[in-house]
Amino acid sequence: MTTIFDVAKMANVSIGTVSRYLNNKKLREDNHKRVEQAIKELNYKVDNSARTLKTKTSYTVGFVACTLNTVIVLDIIQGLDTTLVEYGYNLIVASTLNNIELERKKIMLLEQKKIDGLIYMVHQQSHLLLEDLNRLQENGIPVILVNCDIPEFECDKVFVDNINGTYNAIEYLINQGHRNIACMYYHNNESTMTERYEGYKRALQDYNIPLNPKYVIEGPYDRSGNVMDQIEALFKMDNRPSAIFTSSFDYTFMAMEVFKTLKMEIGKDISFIGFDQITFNHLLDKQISTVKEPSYEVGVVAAKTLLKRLENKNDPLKIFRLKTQMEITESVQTFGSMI
Amino acid sequence: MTTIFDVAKMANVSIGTVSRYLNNKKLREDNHKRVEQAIKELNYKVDNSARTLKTKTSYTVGFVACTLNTVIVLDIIQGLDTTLVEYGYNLIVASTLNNIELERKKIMLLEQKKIDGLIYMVHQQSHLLLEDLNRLQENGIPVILVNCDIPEFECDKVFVDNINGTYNAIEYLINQGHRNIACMYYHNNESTMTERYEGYKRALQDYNIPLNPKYVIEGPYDRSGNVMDQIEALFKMDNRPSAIFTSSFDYTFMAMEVFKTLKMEIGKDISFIGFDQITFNHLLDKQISTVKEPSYEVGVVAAKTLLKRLENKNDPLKIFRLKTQMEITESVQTFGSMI
DNA sequence: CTGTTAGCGCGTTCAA
DNA sequence: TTGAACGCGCTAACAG
Repeated sequence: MTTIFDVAKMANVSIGTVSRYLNNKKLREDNHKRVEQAIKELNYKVDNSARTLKTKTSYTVGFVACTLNTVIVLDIIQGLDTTLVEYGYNLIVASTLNNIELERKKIMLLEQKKIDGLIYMVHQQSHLLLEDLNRLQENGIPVILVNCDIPEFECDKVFVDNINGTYNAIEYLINQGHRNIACMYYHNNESTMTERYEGYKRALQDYNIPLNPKYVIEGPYDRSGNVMDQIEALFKMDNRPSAIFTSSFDYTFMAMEVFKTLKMEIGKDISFIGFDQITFNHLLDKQISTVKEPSYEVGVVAAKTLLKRLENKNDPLKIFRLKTQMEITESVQTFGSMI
Repeated sequence: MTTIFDVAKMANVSIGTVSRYLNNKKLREDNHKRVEQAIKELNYKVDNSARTLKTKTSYTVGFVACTLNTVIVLDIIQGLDTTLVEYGYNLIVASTLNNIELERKKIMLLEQKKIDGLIYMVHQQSHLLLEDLNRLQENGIPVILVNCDIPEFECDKVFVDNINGTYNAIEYLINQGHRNIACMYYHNNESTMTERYEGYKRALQDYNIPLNPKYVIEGPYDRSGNVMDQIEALFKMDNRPSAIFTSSFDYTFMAMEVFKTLKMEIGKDISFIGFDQITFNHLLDKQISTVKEPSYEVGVVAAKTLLKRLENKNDPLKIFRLKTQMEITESVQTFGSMI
């Protein structure tokens, strides 16, 4: 293995000079050239562990999420990775599988690795881990919260603007003449869900439409509950809704299945807007209107925010709410426009 | 920061003893207990960079892929991560975006980080990088090739058994009475594609069905070519195929679109089996029969193979071909069974 | 089984 | 600006 020492010998300078070169300090021109040459010739590469041992920074960022296998997480990772590599940082990923034990272990491993920062994205808020997150920050490792809030934890945060994304969707439905608008969401402590529901409520309120509790379907989105039955019951009612908003991909799936069972035609018997993009939308008989999340951008912004934070630990904390994009298809029927 | 020294002091032993404890060596019982206690009390954690500096192993594994945002890659990452963490290893992910420059840079970063091994998954074989991969192995960093082969590169390899997965699908179609079976694939240098095409050829051959070149649609799967037109032309022919095999997810999408345009009903006007699972299959009017890849398992096996390789560098090289699973739905019509 | 000690490769003093 | 020397936290070799 070639070290800074070999480079110094070949360039006829001291190791201090080589070190300075590596850290972009000014050298005398001839020294600069000779060091540069020697490095190239020896194919020398900095030993990160030695550098880390000395400086306590590893140029590594950790990313912790519940699971890794959704398109959203992937896009975020892609955004993180692409941005971080520009600055010479690497990304360690870790999934918790909603298992506290595992999460603890992984966070510990990341600490051992002396990560410079942590991008943290949990769905089910594991309050048990607040102390871990706090310890990290106390030890000078900034945490960036992504996608889902933990209100009692203070750090930089990068979110999707769920409230206004949903608001716009509901508003659109209202403008198309809909008044009976169903909403599906999950009343857990996920900010993602509560924010989307908040958007629904605000839009109705602003247009003086009373919220009909019967039109709100609440329950887990992982098919563990009786949500499918609820949907079916709702749409067998006499005054069933003319439109539905599903606050996540999984609900969109479920609702579509029910409509298929009930032989209800989307865009005719029921207007439909869902949160989250749908990769195969173009294959459906009726494409679903969607509120699209800027997941890749979330990754990019989170990475940049972390890098800034590392540069200046004392900047005021930041919070981003990145805008969604609405894509309307024929899944929404117009009942006579408002205008 | 608490170090091995603090622990030693508190436990009234030497740092050597603490080090031995950390490396699971035998200690005298009372010492063992005191060290254990001190570590807990001080919340001591090993400094990985110091350890790495000394031992040249970082307990970190690199994963390089073209892009990260497909379900297959995600499942693999999940399998890798879950397995590696059990042994105290972390996973650094890096995407190349099919950009050689970027790939070089990322591999260099990984080298600096002193990764213990590399899991490598490229689609477009970048032969330019053979020298990089070789250098890694020469420097004692084993590489595990995953999913896609680079024949001229010698290392442990973990693949999906594409040939027999496809063979079984074609054989099934034949057994249902089909003789005119179309196949879509891409004749690039991806082993994935060529193997699937090989499976198609072998099955036809074994059943004495001549391969009709007109039934083979060849072209890129990213919609950059005229593949859609080719499919449409093929199914407007007089003696059009009664069945089609699509050798990847993307083709399946495209074919479905064309069939929709042509108003051909899947399972009736055309029998259909595709490679790769389809997450939203249950939402389709006619679910597509699929050959499902064991992606998660690929990750698990790759991780285990790497760990074994690290234990014993001189074991003979291994190659795995993990079996696919066929899931037949109503998308295949039976023309009179063979039996 | 334990304590002592010499580095691992680098960054950063300090003196020149 | 540069070179020499020290130490980051840990492992491993050696002597006991």
